[in-house]
Amino acid sequence: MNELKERIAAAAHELFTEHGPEGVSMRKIAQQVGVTAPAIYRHYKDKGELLDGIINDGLEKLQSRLAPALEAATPLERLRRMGDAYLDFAIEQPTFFDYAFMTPKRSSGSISEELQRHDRRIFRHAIEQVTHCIHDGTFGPSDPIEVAIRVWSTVHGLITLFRTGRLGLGDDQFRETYRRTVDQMLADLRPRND
Amino acid sequence: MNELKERIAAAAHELFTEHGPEGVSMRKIAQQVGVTAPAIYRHYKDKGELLDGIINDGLEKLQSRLAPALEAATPLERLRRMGDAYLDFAIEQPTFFDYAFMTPKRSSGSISEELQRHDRRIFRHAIEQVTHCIHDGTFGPSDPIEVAIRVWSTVHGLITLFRTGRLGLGDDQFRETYRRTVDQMLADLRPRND
DNA sequence: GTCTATAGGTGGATAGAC
DNA sequence: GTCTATCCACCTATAGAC
Repeated sequence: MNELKERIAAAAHELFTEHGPEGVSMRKIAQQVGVTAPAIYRHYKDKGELLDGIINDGLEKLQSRLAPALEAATPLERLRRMGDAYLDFAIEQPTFFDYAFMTPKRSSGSISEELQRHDRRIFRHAIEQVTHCIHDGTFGPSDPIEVAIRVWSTVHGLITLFRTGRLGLGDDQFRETYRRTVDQMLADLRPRND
Repeated sequence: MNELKERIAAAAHELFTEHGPEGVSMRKIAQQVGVTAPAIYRHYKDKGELLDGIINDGLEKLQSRLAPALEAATPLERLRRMGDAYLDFAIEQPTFFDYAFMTPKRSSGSISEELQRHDRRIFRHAIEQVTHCIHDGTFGPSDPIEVAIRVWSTVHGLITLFRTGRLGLGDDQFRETYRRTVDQMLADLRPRND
């Protein structure tokens, strides 16, 4: 019925994806849809409502990538797949990744609460899998939280170095580097003999 | 002689530090200095010249932190101190760190060449120290570049997770977590018996 | 439901008086 | 060297005609 509303959302999404949050303006959306700016206000209360929609879509996509990771057989495999999901998301939705996970918190609480909830849940899952890995002897005895932070930092660090262009690699080259680096890190968490 | 020019630079610096790059405008600088906006153009060609000054100052500060790290006795200690310097810089110049190291590269080459040069030099030093660590038996046999990427990712990942508020820690708490995590990672790079 | 017109705000930068 | 006045571009959002 209300196809204009959807076309507005799609245009907003496209502007966000291609030019970042600063690239989204009511005028540009309107121009892309083929109406004037005030017409948008018949369908959306204000700009914030449009941006909220974009954020929700992004979080849903991330969620849909992460969920299957937790179905894997072993805790180590679940951990690995979570990292893969995080990587896939960063490569498929780069602008959203940058905006959601690379934007400083700034004094005024700019980070959305929705996002924060998702974030804590991911971390909680990671700690859980690490705990299992320690108990079943896949990893050596350590503090699960500390190990989870280490795993998360490495994965997140790799991806942000890549996203800021500091590794000088293309998508495919980076995927290989990511794979090798994460596997080696996980291997080094095995119990030691000395 | 030209103290107004310095006061303009100082005001620009302060606005940048407190409100980020978006918070710097000719009008606000002028207001803070106590003149009108056009007066600034007698001292600076345009806004870009002002921002360049801020970037140069920041890179100089980072450089002054990193240089002493390379004077340490062992390659492992040099590596550790480089990480510490990076952390100190992120905590002391948070806005600059965010802008320089957490901003996505975007299609149009927005990352300054100066910055890129510094970056590559840091990475080159890291690879060098890692190579020494492998040769003198501090680390097990591995590809130096890969290990350097791992070390750098962990350090960078920890700091960016902290800077985006996702670890939920204050400066001092984070310093402890950082210390423990990095030390443990370096320890796990020792040669293995199995 | 969309339009025009407009209010009221941000910003960078220049011309010409003083 | 600084001022006022101004131009231009951009933005969000509303009022009221159609």
